[in-house]
Amino acid sequence: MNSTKHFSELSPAAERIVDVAQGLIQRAGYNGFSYEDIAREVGIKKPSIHHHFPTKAELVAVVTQRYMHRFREALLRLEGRHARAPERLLAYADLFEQTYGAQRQLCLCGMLGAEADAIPAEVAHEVQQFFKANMTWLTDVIAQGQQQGSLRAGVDPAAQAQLLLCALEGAMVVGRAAGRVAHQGPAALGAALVLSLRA
Amino acid sequence: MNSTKHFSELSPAAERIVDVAQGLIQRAGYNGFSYEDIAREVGIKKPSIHHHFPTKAELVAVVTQRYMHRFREALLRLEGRHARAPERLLAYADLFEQTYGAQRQLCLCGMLGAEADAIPAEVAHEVQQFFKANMTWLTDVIAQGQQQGSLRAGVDPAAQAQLLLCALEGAMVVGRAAGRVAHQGPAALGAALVLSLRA
DNA sequence: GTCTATATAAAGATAGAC
DNA sequence: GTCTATCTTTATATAGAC
Repeated sequence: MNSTKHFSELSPAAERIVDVAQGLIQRAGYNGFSYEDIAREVGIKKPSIHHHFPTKAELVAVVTQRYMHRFREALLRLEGRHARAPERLLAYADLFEQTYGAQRQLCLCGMLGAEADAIPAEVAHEVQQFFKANMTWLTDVIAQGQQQGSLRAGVDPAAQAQLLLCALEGAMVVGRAAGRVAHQGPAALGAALVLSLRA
Repeated sequence: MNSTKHFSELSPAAERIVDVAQGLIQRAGYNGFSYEDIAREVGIKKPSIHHHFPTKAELVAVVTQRYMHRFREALLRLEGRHARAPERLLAYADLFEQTYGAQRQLCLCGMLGAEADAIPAEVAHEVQQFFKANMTWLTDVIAQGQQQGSLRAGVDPAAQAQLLLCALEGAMVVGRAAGRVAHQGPAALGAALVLSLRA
């Protein structure tokens, strides 16, 4: 059923295509870029892209799968570096800052989530998994922080997880929409929230 | 310079077109719908739409201007109904809930903000004004609430305004992306935030 | 793996009749 | 104000040579 190729088996050329496609989606959305845009940026012709990824839906599915995989890797690295919940949450917010900071890019899944009604169902499903994974991870970290006493108890971990996730995703959307207007990035916004959660 | 027609001068047919276009943008984004989609939903043909709005950029500019105008009206009504800051903020969050609740639609400007790099500059500028207006209004309400003692002092009003705005915009993006997964709507999320702001 | 050439359909837009 | 017909460009995709 799932005949799309795995991101771990990409040839160098295919990887370049996935790299460029990811950036284009984060800046313009699924319906905001074409194979021609990728071709121009990679320096090859359109049919060469179809050779690696027959359809756009397949290409974007691979982009999304790789994005989620890398995100999970980042969460693991972060857990290795920080033991306590407050630091983990700050490092989590910093992941969004890194994504946004580069070129005011959106989270890939934030962009695709906004477009959910206008993208292939297979892609929308991947996006759903991304947010589910985020909610699970955040809820667990917050719950553990409360048990260990580093975070204030008495607030629903799931509700706080959702608040943090939504605020970070929203910060990227609002930030790029607001243009030059003064704005805190996701990291600063996350830091303020984490501060209010501390014991 | 600004030759786009004003939304107050729309014929009934033009208004229908603007109505339908707004919904399509909120569900699929600027690059996710076409004149053909509008035509189908309104029950007329493509060229009739071009008669009212020669270009897509012009049409969406009018949609956005009307959206912002209605939003300002809603803020005024809300100020007339609620005197204190906490209630005003809750009513503000409820505006987002109403938008989202209908068909899990995004805020028009949230969607266009995400697509900022892939839409006409004139539209992007309107969207920027929307967020600027929101930040100004929220910051003022929060500052007044602190002065009047209904909101806890000591927190930066602008930072709290941004947090609330980002959380509400993000809640719509994440909510629709997460699909059926359990989620609080914007109103519940806003209520939790306002609670933490209370004196 | 990459190319040229080509097919097919859709999108944005215009001309001109009614 | 709405229509049919048409134009132009772009997007997605395929065929087949190198």
